[in-house]
Amino acid sequence: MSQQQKSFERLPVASSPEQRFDEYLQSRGMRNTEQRRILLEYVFAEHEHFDADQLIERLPTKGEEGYVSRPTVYRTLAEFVDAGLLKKFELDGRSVYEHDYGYPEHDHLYCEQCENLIEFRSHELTKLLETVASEHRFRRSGHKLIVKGICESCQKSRRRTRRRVDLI
Amino acid sequence: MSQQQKSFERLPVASSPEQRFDEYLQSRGMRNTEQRRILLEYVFAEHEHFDADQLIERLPTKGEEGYVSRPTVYRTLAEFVDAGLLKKFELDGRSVYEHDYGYPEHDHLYCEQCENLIEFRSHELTKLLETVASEHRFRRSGHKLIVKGICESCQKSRRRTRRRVDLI
DNA sequence: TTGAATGCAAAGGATTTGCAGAGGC
DNA sequence: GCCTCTGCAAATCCTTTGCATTCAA
Repeated sequence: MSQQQKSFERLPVASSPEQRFDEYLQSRGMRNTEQRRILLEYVFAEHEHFDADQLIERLPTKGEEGYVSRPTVYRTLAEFVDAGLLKKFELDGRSVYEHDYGYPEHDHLYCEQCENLIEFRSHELTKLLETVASEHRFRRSGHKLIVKGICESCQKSRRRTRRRVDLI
Repeated sequence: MSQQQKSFERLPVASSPEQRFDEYLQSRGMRNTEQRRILLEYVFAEHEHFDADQLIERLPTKGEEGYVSRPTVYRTLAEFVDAGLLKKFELDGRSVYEHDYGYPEHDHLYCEQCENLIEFRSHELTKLLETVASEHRFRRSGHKLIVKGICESCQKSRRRTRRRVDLI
């Protein structure tokens, strides 16, 4: 599943994901295990959105060198989120992860045809949400926004079997 | 679970949810069953966000007059969404429903402490998303936005057991 | 009458958990 | 050596499905 997305510049960050995760582990008395190192490597090998299954597909299978069990994958992804390395959101009922550490804030366009996520950034959106929150005396900690529709290339390509689309 | 939300005026609509659903059923050769009538009544009895379980809790239980089975509840909620009566979105991995027909478009603030949803409307947001979409030549069909944080009343009340909160 | 809808039971998919053994520190 | 972490298996949660029966039109 290829990703159609702009390449974003990295933010200047003090340290690598590895370093940051080490600090996280240290500060909590957690251990730097083989499995955590493997997962960190695979997760940061490419800048893509992925779910647990997609990650597991890329990992060595049982019996091979570097195998990590499914429960450990789930547990470790949660740790990465907790450590601020990954961001997690829901899409069609499953959990999707993306890089957080070192990448600027952004939101997504989601093509309901090809199911690709397209990143975009909008400073105006941030300002707008700040305004809305303050009007409600709401202390904002973050947001999740997905704009659904059909991407440019799917509009161009011939309309295939029309998929049933949510009425919104 | 009480809802803290502004009362929104209803949009001027041509017909009641019942009438609209009848038309929907007619147009598809579907039948107006006892169960569908019961569910429509319960769903539109109050303007609240709810999930399948919360709805089922309010319904008569097995053996009582007016009981509707769980599979039928799920099937019928999907029909309501399809008919444009309800809108569906995901929150913490489960499906949440809210009135759509007769209510203006809006988005939500979600309090991570009391777990209430607070509605807000922003025309500027709509305009902004139109702009973003057109910049990407994206044909927008809708969006899902949830702003997370702490609501006014939870900020005032004494901080209880600090819940673990997503880093965003 | 006749096909659509219901309820039951059971399956499904994603994610989580209890626990005994393995392994960082 | 202690205590965390892992893998296994099984459980959990939410939702969907197959099928025989019921029922609206």
